[in-house]
Amino acid sequence: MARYNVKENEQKWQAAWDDKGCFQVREDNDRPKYYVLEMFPYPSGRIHMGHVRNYTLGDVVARYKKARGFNVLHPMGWDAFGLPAENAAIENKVPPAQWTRENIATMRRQLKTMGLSYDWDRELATCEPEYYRHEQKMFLDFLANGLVYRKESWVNWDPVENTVLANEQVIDGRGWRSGALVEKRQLSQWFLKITDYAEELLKGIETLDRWPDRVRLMQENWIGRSEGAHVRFQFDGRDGQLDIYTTRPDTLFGASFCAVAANHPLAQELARGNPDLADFIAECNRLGTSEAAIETAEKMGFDTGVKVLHPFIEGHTLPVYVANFVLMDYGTGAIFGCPAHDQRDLDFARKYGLPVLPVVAPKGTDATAVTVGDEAFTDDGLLINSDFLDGLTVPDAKSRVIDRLEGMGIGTRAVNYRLRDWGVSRQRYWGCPIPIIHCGDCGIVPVPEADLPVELPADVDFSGTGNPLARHPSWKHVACPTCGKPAERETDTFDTFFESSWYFARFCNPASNAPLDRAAVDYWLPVDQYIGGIEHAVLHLLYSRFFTRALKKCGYLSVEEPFAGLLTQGMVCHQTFKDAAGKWLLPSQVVFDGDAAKHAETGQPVTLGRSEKMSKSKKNVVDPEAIIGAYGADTARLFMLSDSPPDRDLEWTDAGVDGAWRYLNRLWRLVTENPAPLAAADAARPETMGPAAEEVLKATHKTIDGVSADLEKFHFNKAVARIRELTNAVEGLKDAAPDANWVRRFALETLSLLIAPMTPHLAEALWLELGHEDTLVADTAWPVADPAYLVDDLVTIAVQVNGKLRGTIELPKDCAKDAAEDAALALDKVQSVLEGKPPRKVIVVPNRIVNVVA
RNA sequence: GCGGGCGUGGUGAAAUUGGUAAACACAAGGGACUUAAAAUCCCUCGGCCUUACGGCCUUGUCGGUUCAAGUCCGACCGCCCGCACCA
Repeated sequence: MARYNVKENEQKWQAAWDDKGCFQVREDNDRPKYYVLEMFPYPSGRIHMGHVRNYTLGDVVARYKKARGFNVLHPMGWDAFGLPAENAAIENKVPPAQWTRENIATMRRQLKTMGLSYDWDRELATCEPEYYRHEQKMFLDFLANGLVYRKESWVNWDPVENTVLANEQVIDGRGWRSGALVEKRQLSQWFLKITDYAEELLKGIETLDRWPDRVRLMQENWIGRSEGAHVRFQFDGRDGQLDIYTTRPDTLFGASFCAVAANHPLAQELARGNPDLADFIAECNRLGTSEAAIETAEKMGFDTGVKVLHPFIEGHTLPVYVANFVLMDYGTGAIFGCPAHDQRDLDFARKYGLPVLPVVAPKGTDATAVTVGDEAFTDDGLLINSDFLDGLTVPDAKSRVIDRLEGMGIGTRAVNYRLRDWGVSRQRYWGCPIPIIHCGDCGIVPVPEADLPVELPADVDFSGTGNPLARHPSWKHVACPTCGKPAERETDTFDTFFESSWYFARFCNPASNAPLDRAAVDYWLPVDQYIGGIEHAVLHLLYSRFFTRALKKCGYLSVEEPFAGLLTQGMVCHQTFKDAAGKWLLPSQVVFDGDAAKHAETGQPVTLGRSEKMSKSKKNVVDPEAIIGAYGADTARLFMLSDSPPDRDLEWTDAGVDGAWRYLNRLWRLVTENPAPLAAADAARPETMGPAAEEVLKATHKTIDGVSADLEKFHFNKAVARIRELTNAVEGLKDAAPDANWVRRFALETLSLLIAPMTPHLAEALWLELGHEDTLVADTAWPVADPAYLVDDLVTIAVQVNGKLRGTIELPKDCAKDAAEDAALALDKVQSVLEGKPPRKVIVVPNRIVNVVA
């Protein structure tokens, strides 16, 4: 008997789905809609295993929901703008557009071999003017609706390349290509007012009940709502005040210094007359713009000599420092430090010899005995050393002190958010041009709608330094739309998060002339299930949530939340290998000889490293195309689903792939060369059923029920395990009697349908072998379990003595507690452990356990 | 540094959410079939003790709550992800 011919079958069934247009959809009000979306890929060159995992997960959901009768929208496209295309242009002299389009062609071809149920008619690429012209329009609408403004902000500047660097291009404070020390520079840039929606975005999280808790928590923390106060400290010996934000106004009596960010106006001003301070600020600015770099740097400060007056303590002054851990973007860029009750302040105070006065004592401790060691006390307690606040709890003291500050006119209650406005300007070529013209007379002028899209020029030169778009000889020169005088285009482009913040809405009708087809988005949105990597837990998802609200404000759509359900998948990992010289090796370059590994060609010994996320830099990658070529898409898909739950990391192993491959062949043989016969396709169910057949029949219904529940909850690995269990059960049913023959056919047909979302090609092949010549599994409804077969008459109950298992008893389901207790106590084992003494207590959990307490 | 997560046999994992730890697989070992190999099929498979019956131990570490803890609470250790210009 022929083995299952993977290549032939996969091509055949892909063509069959294509011919019948199985996955092309349109709005249909007679069926419930279901929009499943996987995060679209950046076209980096070739698909990697992370894509295979992501798109397999989405496809299982899409095919399952389709079988359940939903009208399923399942589209795919390309997140096509981004830095790698520019790097390729610099390194390989390929124009970004060409590089990107070639990559898309390759990756589309690769994706198509996976047998994914996409409606390819809806494919889009964000780098096409056909796409980005709409986002230029949206930006102008945001501008008109007060959601856009311009402000100065800091960037990483490479003085050799004359270019702005992304954080990932800054390595140890130097430019990745030039090696030059990176500087911070201020540029005037466009911002979207995401902070206007801080409260709404925070509240909205509560409605996202089908998002993972951890992602909701991360978003909540990212928005970072805090309640506190603005306090104005009067300068001592100079005019003006220092405005600070604090969440701990209750600790004001313990204040021992104030600190401002290096780029705070006060610091800038003082630095003009103080070269040492200017040096210190320059030093701070070398840290780069990333928060991680700033926060992990050693805490340092510079005493400016300026002092402020304590608001409550007559004649008491506090020194003002410039400190590298104060962030200009948070609050007012200035703080007061209370070392006893904030760890960073304490470290700072110890370093610079500042006083440390405890003002909160843990409840129940003697106020006079409180001392501060190396650890700041940050819990609730009672106020001490604090005049009119003494004896109050922390929350009461906060309230009281703010009342007092407000009464004195030097402070206000304030809610602050950690969330900052979204800077969308990028000094790059390969992005969507920002549709703005700068006119010497008229200032900032939006590009008139009739002139959209502002298209990127194709003839750009990447050989020089700086932004190629800005250097282009003619592109930026235009007449001002208002006055007609010579003016210049904005040469910045949008952050690529801009494109990915609305693509899900465009998929509803990607051919629409309008940015969004209102009827289509009203029908399809929100996305019912979004699937992608956890690395997008905050930024992409938060920007999309904001963008959706902004689009609503501008009248484009009616939903607020774009993604009703979210599934975040783990990474695909693989063992790492290094050769004798310490260079990384591809898994395909390594052969195993027992436990020892050696180089496939040179025979040199290979060092085995631990398993890590597949990455090009460590070469621990397996090419999906090679796997699909050798084993087929179904094997790769099944392996992706089998052993690990989707949100956990997945370890790619050859052995695991073999296992999936062997299972598919086993199932194929079970249908095509089972020595026991099958009933005819139209045979009626036999009246009487023997116990063996009955058993498998029950198992089949239980499997339908279990797999359905697992798929609903995305427990794909458990669904696979259940399917394998049923396969084992069918294999064990070897009689050639009418009842067994009938059950065998029923079980095999059920298996074909249940496995179809995971291995769709094999499922079609099995279905055909089982005699269904006129129907496709892709168009067949999901099987329904008969509830009559789901319950067992007998249950096995564990019997414990003092929590230790001593035996089991079989009892009728839902039997009386007394009966269970009696049966448990009747066990010899229980009696021998009890040694004839009566039990002190017996706990009976119906249908589950009896615990005898001796 | 801050925020989030994860940790169960040799390996990936399961455990109806507080109720029989290790389902389903992978690897390994043994056997059958075969001239041989591959493929396939069968058996064993957490640890220690025991000829056996069986007993004791076991979910990163330590402690706690409970009749009962992988699951809840506290402390600690290790690893991973994000930190606003990678996508």
